[in-house]
Amino acid sequence: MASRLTHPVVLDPQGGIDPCATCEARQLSVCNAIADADLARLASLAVVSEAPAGRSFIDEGEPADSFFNITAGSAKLFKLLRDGRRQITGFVGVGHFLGLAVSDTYAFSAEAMEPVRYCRFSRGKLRKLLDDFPLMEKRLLEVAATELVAAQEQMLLLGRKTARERLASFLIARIGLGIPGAPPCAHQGATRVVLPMSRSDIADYLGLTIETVSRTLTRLRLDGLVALDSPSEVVVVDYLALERVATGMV
Amino acid sequence: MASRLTHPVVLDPQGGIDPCATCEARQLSVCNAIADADLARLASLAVVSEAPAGRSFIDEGEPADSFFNITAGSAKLFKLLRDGRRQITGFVGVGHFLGLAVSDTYAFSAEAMEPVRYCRFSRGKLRKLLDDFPLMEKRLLEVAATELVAAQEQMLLLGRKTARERLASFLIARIGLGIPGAPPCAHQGATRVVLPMSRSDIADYLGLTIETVSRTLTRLRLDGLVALDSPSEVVVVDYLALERVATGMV
DNA sequence: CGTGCTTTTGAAAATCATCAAGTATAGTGG
DNA sequence: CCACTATACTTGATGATTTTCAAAAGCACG
Repeated sequence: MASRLTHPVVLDPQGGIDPCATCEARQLSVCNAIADADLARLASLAVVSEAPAGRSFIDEGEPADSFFNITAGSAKLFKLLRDGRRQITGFVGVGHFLGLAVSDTYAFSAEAMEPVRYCRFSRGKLRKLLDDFPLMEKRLLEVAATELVAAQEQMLLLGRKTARERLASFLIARIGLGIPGAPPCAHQGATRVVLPMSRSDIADYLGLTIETVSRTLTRLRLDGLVALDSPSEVVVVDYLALERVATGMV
Repeated sequence: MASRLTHPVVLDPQGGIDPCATCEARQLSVCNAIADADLARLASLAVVSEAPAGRSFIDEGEPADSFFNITAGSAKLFKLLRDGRRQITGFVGVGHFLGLAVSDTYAFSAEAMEPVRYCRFSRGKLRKLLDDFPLMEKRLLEVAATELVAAQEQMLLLGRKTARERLASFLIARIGLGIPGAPPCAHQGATRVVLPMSRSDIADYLGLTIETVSRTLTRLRLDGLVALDSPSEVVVVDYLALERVATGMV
């Protein structure tokens, strides 16, 4: 459930002249479409805020007046039904851009998993910025297109895969984004996958219950496909077999 | 299953000087971002083709060298698992833009439901066009953002809703896009919903089986929420009750 | 008026959810 | 440092929704 504590803290603009120039998230985000010379203008639009773990900083249904760009930490995105059923639509990290929608209310909620820092842009101002920097708009389109593909893949998972296949797909995907830039084929040996989210989060992401997630992981372990060092550390023992399960080739 | 007949027929460029100027789909598509004066250039890039009902004109996994814009008819988009399980990710009609993805292969297949006519743009050429017409890029971003929101809604449906709730949501959504522009609140009386797709398509869209779709529609009928004139014509009798079911407020 | 298809309906089976209890783990305070 | 508590995770038994298997009913078409 979304926690409704106080509002996130707005940080003082960093003392430095141009925070965007030194932003570690820049190379991972759409902000890398802005040339160095223009970073000051970008920085002037951004309001840096942060939210502690467990705090929600976007609430589904609220007026959507801002875009967000995550510069530190990670968060989960989700939608709720009235009786509390939750569907997590994604886990996002540094560089992720949020709030891309035409609607005047947010279509999802976002809650920090670890402490999150983010830049907040007012919709109107960012729109004007995009008019001047078509390269950034191009990057946003790329990002949106990539997410659309991921969303379709998740629909296939939620609509047609078994619990076992969902867990296998989830673990494979986690390997894929382990170290961005690392070759996704270097899995001859055992690969360690860290799961920073709870079983409850995994369940709500995969459309299952926590019990089914737990049982299914146990079965994957008994079948020799993975090993469980701790609840949050899975070692993929047989990558190819796991991949076969994930794609329904069992 | 995807039908693999011969290739779609490429039509002769229409005799008229500027087919885009007279295109009925223009106002419904991203092409309305191009000014009249520039339509000739747009038209020079488009290759008009068509596919008869049942023919697939995009195949998941094939090299993605083109974008598509549907100018007549309708199609279903889907992804397949190796054993034939299918997830339909959307039904698309006139004005819909397809192929927005960074990947070098298509992430989904598209199959005509009724005879489809579409404009095909080579990726490279359209990319150059977008450089010159940022307004069109803006429209594409809007479209992508809107689809992303719809995809998240569908994830909620597939991951967390019951069969009854899925059917109710589906019917409500169908009303919403009945006549684009019509007020979505004018449902005091009974509203007729036409389902141009088969039970099998509905099932694969909602992550169910055809039997469950059929049974669930029957139950909605017995409960007085809808009436079934024919398999493809549903009359929504109690819109508010159906909406309550759709949002999990049973 | 068959023939082939889609849809509906029925009975049995299976997967996954729910309910319930037990085990591990981390954090807290004595 | 050790118990104690709270929380998360795992495991077990039962149950419900949905799937699967099967057959009948409805429709279009030749």
